[in-house]
Amino acid sequence: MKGEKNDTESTSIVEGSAIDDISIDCVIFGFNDGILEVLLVQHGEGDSKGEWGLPGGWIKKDESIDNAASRLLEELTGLDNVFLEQLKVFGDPNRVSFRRVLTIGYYALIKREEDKLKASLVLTDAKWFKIKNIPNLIFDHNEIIDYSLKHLRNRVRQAPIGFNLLPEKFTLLQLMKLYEEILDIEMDKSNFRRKILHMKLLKPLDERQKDVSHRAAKLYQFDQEIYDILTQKGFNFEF
Amino acid sequence: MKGEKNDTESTSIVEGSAIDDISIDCVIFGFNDGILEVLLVQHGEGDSKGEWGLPGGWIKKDESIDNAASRLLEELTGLDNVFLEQLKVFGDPNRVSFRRVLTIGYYALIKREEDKLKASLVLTDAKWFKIKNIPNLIFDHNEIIDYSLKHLRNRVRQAPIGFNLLPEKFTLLQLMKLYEEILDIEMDKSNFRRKILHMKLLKPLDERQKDVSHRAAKLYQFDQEIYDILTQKGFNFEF
DNA sequence: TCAAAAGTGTTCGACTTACACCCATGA
DNA sequence: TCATGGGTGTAAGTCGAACACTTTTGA
Repeated sequence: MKGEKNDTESTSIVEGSAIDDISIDCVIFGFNDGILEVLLVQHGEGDSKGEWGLPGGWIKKDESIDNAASRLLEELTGLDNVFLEQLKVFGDPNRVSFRRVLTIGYYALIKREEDKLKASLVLTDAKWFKIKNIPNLIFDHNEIIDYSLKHLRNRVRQAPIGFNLLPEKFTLLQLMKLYEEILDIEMDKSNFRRKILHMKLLKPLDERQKDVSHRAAKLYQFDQEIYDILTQKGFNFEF
Repeated sequence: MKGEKNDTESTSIVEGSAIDDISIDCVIFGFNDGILEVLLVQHGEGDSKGEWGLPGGWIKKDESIDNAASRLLEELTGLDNVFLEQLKVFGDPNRVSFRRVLTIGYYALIKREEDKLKASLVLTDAKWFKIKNIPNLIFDHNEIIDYSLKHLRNRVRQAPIGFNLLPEKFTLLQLMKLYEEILDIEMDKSNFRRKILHMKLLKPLDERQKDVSHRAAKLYQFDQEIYDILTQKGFNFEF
C-alpha cells in the first residue's frame, strides 16, 4: 500500500500517511508488598539487545487493537480477563531510529498472586521494577510509563479500578495503602474507612485475615454488579 | 516495509503489524448561541461521496502526530495556536471496508468568532452541526464523536479548558452557560459565581458588555500564567 | 504485657445547595 | 414600567481533616 501512494495533493484513495509501522506497548502494573511495580522485558535484538523495555508486539490482520493488546498480555502473563485500557498513541518521528514506527500505549492492572501469572513468568525474561526505580529504557518507553502513571492516578480517583491490583478478598487497610502508593499521598485510616464504606461498593465477607500477628481484619470484596447499579442511579465514584 | 514482513514467529526486525494505513480525524468543537457544535466536512470520493464526516488527513514523514493534527486543523480553519489534544486510536478491523486503516482521534476547542476562522470556512464545504443533532457519518465517526464528548465532559471538569470555546473576554454567565451545555446540567448562578471567583483564575477586566438590553455584565479573562502558578502551588481545578 | 494493626467516635471548619432578594438598563 | 439578566446575601446541611481513643491478637 505504501508503494502505491501518490505524492500529489489529490484526494485519491491511495493517498496515505508516511508511517512505516505501528506497534503496541503495554505498561503492566502490579502491587506487591505495598509497592507499585511495572513488568519489563529484556530486548533480544539489534543495538538495544540486553536493554529493558515495555512488553509489546504487533497487530494482526483481523483483530481489533484492544484484542491485540489483550492477546499480547496473555502471551506474556498467561492471564486473561485482565483490566486493560488504551492510553494513546506515541508518535514522535524520532522515537525509533531508521524507521517511522508509532506505538499504541496500553496499561494493565493485574493481581500479582495469581498462580497462572507466576507459572508464566518463570518462563520469560520478564522482571518487576519498582515504579520509583525504573532504569533507562529503550525508545520512548520511559515517557510511556510516565504518562501511564499520570493517567492511572487520574483514573484511580474517578473509577473503582484499583481493586484490580489487589487479591479478590482484601482488607480496607490494604486498599488504603494501595491508594497511598499510587497517589503518593498519606491518608487517614478513619476517614478512609468512612468514605469507602459509605459508598457501599464493597461486599463485606464473613471472613477475616489469617496468619497475622495482630487483630485479624475483616475481608471485603469489590462487587461490579453493585457498582453498575449505583452508576445507573447516578452515583459517581470519586476519591 | 509491509512487503518485507516475514510471517514466521521470529523476532526479526522486519516483523510488523498487518495495518494498511493510519489516519488522523479531528473533532472540532465550537460554542455558538449557547449550543455546543461540531464542525463536519462533506466527503468527496468513493461510495461515501456526499456524506458527512470528521475532517481528517494523513501524517507526513517528519512531523509528529500532534503536529500533523495541528497542521490539518490549520488547513481547514486557518487557525493556529488552538487547544488540541489526542483522544485515542480507533482500530476496529471493519471500521473501513477493504483496507485496514486505523485512525488517531483528536479533539479541538476553538473560538467561533475569530475572523480567520470565518474567512477560511467560506472556502470549504464544512458545516457546523449541533452536538445533539449529528447525522449518520461515514466510517466510525459517530463513535469518535460520542467518545470525544464523554472525554470533553471529563476534561472540562478537571482542567480549565472551557475558556478555549469562549471569546477572549467573557462574562461569568457565558461561562456558566458553557458548562451547563457541555455537562448537560443546570447550575445555580450565585453558587457558580462564588466558586469560580474563589479560584482566582479569572482576571477581572475594567470593561463591561456592550449593546445588551439589560444591565451590562463585567468581563473576565482567563489567565494561563495565574493558573500555572496556582497549579505549582498544588491547586487543583475541579468542577 | 507489649507491639501492631483493627476499628470507633468526635470536633471543627470549609464548602455545597437552595433560595430569596435587590440592581441596572434598554425597550 | 416591565422584562431580562447582573449581582449579593444567607441559612442549613454535608463533607473532609485532624486527632484521640478503645479493641483484639499473636509473640
